[in-house]
Amino acid sequence: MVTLAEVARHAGVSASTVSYVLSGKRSISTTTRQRVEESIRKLGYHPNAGARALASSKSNIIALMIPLRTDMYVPVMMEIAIAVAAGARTHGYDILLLTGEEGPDAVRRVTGSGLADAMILMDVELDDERLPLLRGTDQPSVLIGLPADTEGLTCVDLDFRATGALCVEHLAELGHRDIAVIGEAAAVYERHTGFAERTLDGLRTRARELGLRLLHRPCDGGYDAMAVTLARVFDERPGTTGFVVQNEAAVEPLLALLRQQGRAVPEDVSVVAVCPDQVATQASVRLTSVAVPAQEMGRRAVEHLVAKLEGRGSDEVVLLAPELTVRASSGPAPARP
Amino acid sequence: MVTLAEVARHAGVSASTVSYVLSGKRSISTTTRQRVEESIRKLGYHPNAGARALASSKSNIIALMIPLRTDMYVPVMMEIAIAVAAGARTHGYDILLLTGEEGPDAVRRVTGSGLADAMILMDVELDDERLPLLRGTDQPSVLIGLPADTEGLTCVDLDFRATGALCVEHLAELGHRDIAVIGEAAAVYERHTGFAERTLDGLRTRARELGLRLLHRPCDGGYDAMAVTLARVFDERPGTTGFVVQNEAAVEPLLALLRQQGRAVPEDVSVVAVCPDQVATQASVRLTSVAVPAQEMGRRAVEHLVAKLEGRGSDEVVLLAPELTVRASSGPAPARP
DNA sequence: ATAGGGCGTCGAAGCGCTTCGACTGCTTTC
DNA sequence: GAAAGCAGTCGAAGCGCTTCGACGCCCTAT
Repeated sequence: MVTLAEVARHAGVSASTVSYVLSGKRSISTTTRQRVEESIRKLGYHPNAGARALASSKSNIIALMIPLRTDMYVPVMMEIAIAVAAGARTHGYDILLLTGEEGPDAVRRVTGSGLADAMILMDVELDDERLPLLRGTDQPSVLIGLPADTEGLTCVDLDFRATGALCVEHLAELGHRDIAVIGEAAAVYERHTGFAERTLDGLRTRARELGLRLLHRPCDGGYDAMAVTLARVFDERPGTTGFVVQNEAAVEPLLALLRQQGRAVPEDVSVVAVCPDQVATQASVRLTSVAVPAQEMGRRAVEHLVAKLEGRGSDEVVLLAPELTVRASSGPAPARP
Repeated sequence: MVTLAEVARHAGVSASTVSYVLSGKRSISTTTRQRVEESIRKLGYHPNAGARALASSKSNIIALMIPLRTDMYVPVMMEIAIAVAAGARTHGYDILLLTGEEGPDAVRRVTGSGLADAMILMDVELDDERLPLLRGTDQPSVLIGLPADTEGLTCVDLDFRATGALCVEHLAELGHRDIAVIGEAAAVYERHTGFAERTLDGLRTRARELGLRLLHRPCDGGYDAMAVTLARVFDERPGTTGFVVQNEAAVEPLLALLRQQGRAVPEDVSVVAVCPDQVATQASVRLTSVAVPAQEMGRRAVEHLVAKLEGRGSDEVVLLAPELTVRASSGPAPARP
């Protein structure tokens, strides 16, 4: 293991000079710098992370807390995580992966031990028990998701309320009056995950404003669950012609079941999904959808966090504006009898 | 930030005593231990990770290198990652998330800087450029996947060759003679990802032994790609009655297209999938499948790595035996005309 | 000429922890 | 009854780096 001291000896300078070459915190003559850089390359030197962390009280690590649950659409999480990791690297940070399992203890452990300089939390609940801890520390953090009280916090999220509104508007414009919402699994609502409730709120509010009828049903995803849910929907509201789906695991089952029942999409029934673009374009019908911009969210979270770490930036709630892309699954409502 | 020295003062002992209480590396009297533990709790002490790493040359961190590509089934990766993270925690390790993007440089960086004590590599290619680096260091590592040359490496993977054989055997027993294999995206084969090629090898070898005809076609996944692929298959081998699918993104499209073409599953055509159980049970037809035991693989990888870190355990290739679960998508081949 | 000020470099003091050797009282052992 | 061993504790020496103050040098402004 090559140390800074060895590099210094090899280059014929003092250790501090090497350190300043590395950090750029003091000016170094061109000749010296080149000599040092040469030595570093020749010896294959890598600064020791622990020593660095100890001396500078900075680890250059960002902790990412990712939910462990599997009742939520995993690819989105994965995409965010990868975007976060890639983004962090461009700023010289590495990612420490924490699973939600440990809960608040993980926050304590990480902030207490100086393992990480900052954290990003995913899958934040409306009244998340990790939040008081975050407020009580001076370690920067960014949430992906939106809790009920954002005081003193920085959050990045899709504007799900606007997303809900947008879906309703689109269907309303096409003349649909009776809309069914196929939501996430019931458990998601039960633990008060913000995005699900906010979408619903946006849907309901706009539906009321536009005078539409709205029926919301959570759904576990998969064919069997979807079949049951769909039967109930048509039972209760036979005139339903518009669907909003916010549950990737229910998208394909829904399309298949509609087909099976002889309801054509989009001629008889329109479907708008809230899902990543990839899902929308790979489905059996190219879906009109509002994209969940996972990459963008990950990227933005890192940017804000780095800004905070560098002393720039402040607490802020960033809501990304939803964009609805019209594809083949939505069209004018059928003429009513 | 509470330090070890403060705890020592508070408890009226020396710093080294506190350290030994924490590590258990020397015997401590019960009364002293309790006093120290009390102080630790009262002061809310957390050992500083950097200092620890520096003094002990151990970071208690395992690096996990995860592919960045999105042309492979992501949930499996995610599931492995989460299993690894959870498993690592039970042994006192944290996970550092590296994306494949950096390639071999990441390996150099991590081993050189002492950021992590060990690594787990996912998505290993047959002739992976990271392997020489791993062999050239004394840092323990485990691969999830199987390269061409496993000399000096520890690998954990599903036995994909046996998996392929198993699928063929199942279809053969049911009387199918003409089998089509819907594989991963062409890019996966082009970069010589081991699991894809080994599955194919298993399929081909067993098919030859049993005298079956086998047609392999890579497929990008999604409806359009699947439609093209399927058309070609039936064009070339109209008598195909058995399908093996190793591409989760192609499963549902395949089922939908078969249905659309009036081919009933499993009456006219049998389908065997290689995919996580969740996909198999949530598909529109409950699929006969060989499960990809993602969790198990993650868990095993950690176990082996920890064993190595503790001086137990040695280089070894662990191939998990595949298990085929018969569900509703496979049945006797139709009587031939 | 001389004070002032950058610039470039060095030495030394930590950062908070682990770990080795040494020491003190005991208890065992023959 | 002396030698040996052990449990329990302490002090001190680092681990490899950052960073502060100091110093010498040369250039500029007075």
